[in-house]
Amino acid sequence: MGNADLRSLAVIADISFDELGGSVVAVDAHNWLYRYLTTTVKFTTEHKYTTDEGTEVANLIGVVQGLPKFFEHDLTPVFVFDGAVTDLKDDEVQKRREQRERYEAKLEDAREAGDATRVAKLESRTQRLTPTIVETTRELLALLDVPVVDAPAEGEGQAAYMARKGDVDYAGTEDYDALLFGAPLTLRQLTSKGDPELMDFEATLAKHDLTWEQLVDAAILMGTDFNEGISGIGPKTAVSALQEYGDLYAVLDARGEYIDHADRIRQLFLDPAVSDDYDFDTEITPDIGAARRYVTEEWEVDPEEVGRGFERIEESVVQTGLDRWN
DNA sequence: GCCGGTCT
DNA sequence: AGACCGGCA
Repeated sequence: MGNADLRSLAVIADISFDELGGSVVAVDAHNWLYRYLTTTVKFTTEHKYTTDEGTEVANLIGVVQGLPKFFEHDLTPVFVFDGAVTDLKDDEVQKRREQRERYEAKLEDAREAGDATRVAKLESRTQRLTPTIVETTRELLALLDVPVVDAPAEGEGQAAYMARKGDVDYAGTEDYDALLFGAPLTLRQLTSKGDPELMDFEATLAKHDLTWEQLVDAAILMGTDFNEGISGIGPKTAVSALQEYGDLYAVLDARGEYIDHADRIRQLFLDPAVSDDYDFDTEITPDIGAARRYVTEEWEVDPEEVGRGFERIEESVVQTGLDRWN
């Protein structure tokens, strides 16, 4: 891991939502959903998002509460869902699973001790994007007429590709990997309070006098989701090494180091599996009645939890519709 | 991912 | 100064 190292290399500026009106953003669905899922679980009583059969669909509350943020700023999201997971990620997936299992054990203890605050906190850390969560999210997005794209592999790679082609204006994710996939402009903090930040790919390369390939090589030296990285190499050392030696292999040679599958990791970022088989309409006409029934009746979510969210969606989408006729 | 403390 | 690490989301 250690992706946050990329932040110190990235050129990031504040941008206001006002400047984004009318644009389209390819959102990393996994990343976005996970954020709303964990905060919903943390702040909402379990029974409000659990069916009689015991299925938890906190995602439905999260999605309804998260979408208005886009519509109220006249920003159209296109949700990009992950496809196949590469075996290169096995180690990372394993680490995350072990971490989750540790939290699950602590959660048991907290439950027995009757510590409600700690239970809520740990519950939010043990969430996973289960098949049910992904499927019900997709169904809800369909009812709300929000565009969805299926990536053949990494969603980030697909989002970056769409942005490079100019089919969308921005990629949207918290993940700095977007830079490695060559997303020209990435919006971060779309899920937080306040204005987002804008990460600029070309400006990042220019700032460090690196090519795209060299930036990817620097990241591989520091460590990515797909490899450990070389101990002792952080952002500064990685960049100066690339400038001195030119590419990853020359750097590794010079230091007497070796990285497994370096060539595959490079390709994964520079030439990811992507699809041209997508088509979306940015004019959104949600069926709010059907969406509300889906959430509150079919999945038995407490109507109180989604009432305001649906209202906000209704108001902001109607508003946008009116704007078009002006 | 973010932050703050600590090691080299 | 730069990298690392552990706690908390």
